[in-house]
Amino acid sequence: MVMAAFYDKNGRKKGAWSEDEDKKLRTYIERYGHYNWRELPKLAGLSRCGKSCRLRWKNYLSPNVKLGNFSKEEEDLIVALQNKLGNKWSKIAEKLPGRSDNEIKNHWHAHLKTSTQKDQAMSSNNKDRRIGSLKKAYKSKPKVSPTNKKSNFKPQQGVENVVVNTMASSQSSPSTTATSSYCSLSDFNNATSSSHDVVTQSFEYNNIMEGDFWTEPFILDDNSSIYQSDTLLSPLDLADDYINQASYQDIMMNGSCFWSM
DNA sequence: AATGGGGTCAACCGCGGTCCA
DNA sequence: CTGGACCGCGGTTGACCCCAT
Repeated sequence: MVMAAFYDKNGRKKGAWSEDEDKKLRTYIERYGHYNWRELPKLAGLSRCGKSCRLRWKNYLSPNVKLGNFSKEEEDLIVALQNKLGNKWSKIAEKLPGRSDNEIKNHWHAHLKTSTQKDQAMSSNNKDRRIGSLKKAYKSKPKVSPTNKKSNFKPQQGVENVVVNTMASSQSSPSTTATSSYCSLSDFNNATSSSHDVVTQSFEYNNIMEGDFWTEPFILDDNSSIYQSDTLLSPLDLADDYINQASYQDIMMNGSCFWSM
């Protein structure tokens, strides 16, 4: 599976690690630690470079490393975190105890990337369909009473507020929770690297859905995340959830929109 | 049985960040 | 401030595996 061991022009061994080398490295680190990777191979009696030793320890020999197949939960978490953080494998690895960044990266490219891309392609089609449905529903929607109208809309200066309904973002962002939560647009953008276009999209929809839009929460679910609902929920359907997380009145006062991930 | 092509994954490489003299 | 040493991260490579033909 891996390149055969060989010696480079400097006499340094490269390629696959032997059991004997593993044993030497493990024994040395367990006894003395790894305060200096550059010096370590010499002291441990290995013909490897420090980098190679570090990689071998970190990915395979460390007692913290969990080898074996990825569980469904781990895969789901990787997909969610990759959506949020991008290819920050070391950051993703922090959230999966026992898994190395290299292992996660390999698993992503080998197993998850293609299936995720397929999902996203389907999601895009579904989203277009749902936007069409929303516009249709909006056109046929009865007029709201004047008391509920836009007159209550007082946008905070310089801050658009977004209610994020996401489990995925709860993993790393203190400003979001496992259910709906209330955060500023900047928090939201900080929480998820892929969120920018999502937010931009939502505010494009704001323009389309002007007028009565602000009198009702606008829900758009996004299948690109593994945690989202696949159904388009009415504002009433979600009202109970909202009330638990933030004052409905407060949301309306601040001209918020709802985003279901 | 032979072969070729895609998938997998351990390991390498290069670059950027940090630390220290 | 600068430059060298070191470390860590992410992209890429390449040998082996597996399956279809």
